Amino acid sequence: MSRAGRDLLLKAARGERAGATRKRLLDAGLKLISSKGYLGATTKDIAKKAGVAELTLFRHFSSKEQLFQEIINSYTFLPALKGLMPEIKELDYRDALLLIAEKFLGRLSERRDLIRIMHSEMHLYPARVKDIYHNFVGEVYKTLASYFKDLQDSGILRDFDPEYGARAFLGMFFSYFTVRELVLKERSKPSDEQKAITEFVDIFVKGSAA
Amino acid sequence: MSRAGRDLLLKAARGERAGATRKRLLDAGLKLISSKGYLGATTKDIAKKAGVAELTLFRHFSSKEQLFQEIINSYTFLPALKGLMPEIKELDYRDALLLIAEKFLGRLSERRDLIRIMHSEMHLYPARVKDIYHNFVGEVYKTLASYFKDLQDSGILRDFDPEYGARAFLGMFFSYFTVRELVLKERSKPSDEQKAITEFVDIFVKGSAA
DNA sequence: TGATAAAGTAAGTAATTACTAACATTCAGA
DNA sequence: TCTGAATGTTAGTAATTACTTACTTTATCA
Repeated sequence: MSRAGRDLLLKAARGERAGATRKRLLDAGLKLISSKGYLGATTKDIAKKAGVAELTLFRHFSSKEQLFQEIINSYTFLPALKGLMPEIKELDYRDALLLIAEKFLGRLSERRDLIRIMHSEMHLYPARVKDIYHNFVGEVYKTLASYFKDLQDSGILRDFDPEYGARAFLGMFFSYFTVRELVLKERSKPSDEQKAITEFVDIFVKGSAA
Repeated sequence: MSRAGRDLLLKAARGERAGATRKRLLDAGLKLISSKGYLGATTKDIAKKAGVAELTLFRHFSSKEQLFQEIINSYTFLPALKGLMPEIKELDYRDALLLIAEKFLGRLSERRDLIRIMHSEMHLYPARVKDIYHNFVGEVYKTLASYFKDLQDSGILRDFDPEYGARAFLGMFFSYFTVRELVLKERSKPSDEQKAITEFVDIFVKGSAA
């Protein structure tokens, strides 16, 4: 093993503690900002929740705002619907939409903290809010519109604007999630969510079929 | 004119200036809290925007929180969809839904500040957020579900859960409004909104008809 | 003009917050 | 054990915020 190689390994080992601390700060920041808002979540509380001294927070991030930016950067990316398309194309139309709805709601749930931040911080950080939105919904929406277009080209769906159709479809579930999860804060039973999925999908399927 | 009568008139005249000041404070509070959030909107800024001294704000409201509560109380109530039902019942199903969608989006627009507050303050004031939601959407949702039930009973609509149907329908437009207006902050052209209305309504009509 | 309600100016209080400085301690690896 | 990175404790700074006090001015009406 070369000397340069050993130095690299040494650095990596030394950096692990700092990396774990940084991760804890990002997690704690996400949780508290999502539950109290950016202004309501103090650096003192975030540090406490992360189990570190407040000064350590400022050793890792030059400011509260930079912590916030890193939180958004770290948690926004999500696996793409695109990767699911091969599987979806094997299903009949109704089953495909059931799967898409289920996956979409699942993704929203996984990232409920970020969705909450998206809603609460639109006045303070409009640009970041747009980023969150586009990272989440923008790609799904485009992929879905493209899927509708394909099905229209093969005569399975009637003629409607695929982009507006995608917007309507995702909007039903996005609204369902937002109202249930963020506004009313009711953890719905799986059976309620399942019913919403089938009812909404059935309306959409019948409304879009050729 | 009796002495008691004259005293009442005198009081009314004297109170008019205070009433106007109070109204200006409520208006300014609504605007600033909706654009900066509750914590981000300072009493100093609100008073300034209302054109009064900060002390005057505290003469009218015992605290910032009480001002906020009065803002919610003052602006939440809206004319009911119920009052439109006679007119809606005279229309055929598609036209009725077009009208409902249009009115619903119009109402959301009229109260965009309050909807924005509903989204941004859910962590600080969950109970008030629920109030806003129920005052806005709750009544519309119930009236619409009832309308669907009636149409099912007379065989015009197929068998689906009317409450979930109402949720899906309103959800499409609620989501459309939220994303356009609050997240992306794009003032859409009337033609874009009109297209969304017709596309969404058509999907729903075809998906719910018998 | 006098009386009173409503509002203004100026100054201040107490608490909080993001952030910093100085010194000390802990942890990990050789 | 030594070294250096990472972190902790203590204390503090400067600014901000909701709210208050004291005195003054303005507006309205009879």
